[in-house]
Amino acid sequence: MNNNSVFEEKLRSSGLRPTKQRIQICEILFNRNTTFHFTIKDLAKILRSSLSNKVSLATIYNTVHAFKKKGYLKEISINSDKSYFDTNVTSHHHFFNENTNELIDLENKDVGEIKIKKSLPGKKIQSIEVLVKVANSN
Amino acid sequence: MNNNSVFEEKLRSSGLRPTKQRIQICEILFNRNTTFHFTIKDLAKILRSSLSNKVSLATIYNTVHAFKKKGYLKEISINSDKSYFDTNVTSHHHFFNENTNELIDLENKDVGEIKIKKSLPGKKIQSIEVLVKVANSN
DNA sequence: TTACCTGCAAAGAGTTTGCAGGTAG
DNA sequence: CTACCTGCAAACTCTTTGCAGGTAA
Repeated sequence: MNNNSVFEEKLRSSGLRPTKQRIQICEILFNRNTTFHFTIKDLAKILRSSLSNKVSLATIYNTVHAFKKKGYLKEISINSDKSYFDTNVTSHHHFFNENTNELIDLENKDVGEIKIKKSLPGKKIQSIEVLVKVANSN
Repeated sequence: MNNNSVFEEKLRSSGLRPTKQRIQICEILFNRNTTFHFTIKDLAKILRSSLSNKVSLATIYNTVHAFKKKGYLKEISINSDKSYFDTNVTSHHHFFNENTNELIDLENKDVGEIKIKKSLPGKKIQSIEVLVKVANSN
């Protein structure tokens, strides 16, 4: 099966032209089995080290933001110094490894039900996300 | 009671010289009853609008980082485009108002016990924090 | 052909750093 | 006097923007 045509279709169906830069980025982000957490810098590095033509930073930013807008990526706030993106766009929880700065998804079944016993008048809860910071135990 | 001498003592006891800039910043941050959430920019604005001498940006950064290092402030990650700081340094939960970008503390009693049913080998949990995003319900 | 996309460079925003002069102890 | 602190400006990093040339449909 040709993944490129899958990505082409995906792009086309959301009104984005399937250019070779975007397909190349799709391959990196979505051609994998597990969730991928990355910064723009990470993605740029991978693109730079690939054999094909280089993609400019501006295009990487454009594409990542376009994908976020279309709901293909989610932005997460862990470190305030950089934007992290996540290919898992569902509302979910994370482990954050303080030793390696690595982010690991927690499945919803791994976290017990969370009761919020306070509400704000006129406000509705949009999402509840838990961040569990871990570090080496020794 | 003179707060300045309290702050002087606080600074002195943690090895920081009680300069007038630091005391001025202490007054803004700690001379209040409720938790204060702020960015460097917010703090700079308040300092700029005060009647006393101006404090340079570099000193604000220095001081905030010194206070964070000493455990008087906590850095929180909500927006990745700016650093937010919190005068509540305990591990606690937040509401985030998506309409106003405002952050509101949740007391620990307002959140039911959180069960993490998965563990990472060799890792110990350092903290568990919940972020509840809310928006206008109408 | 037309609208959209890319890539470069410049500009912006937030933050950090080097260093000369100033201040606390 | 000495070590530490402040303030300025320059530098740095991440991100956005303007625009000319290129490409998809």
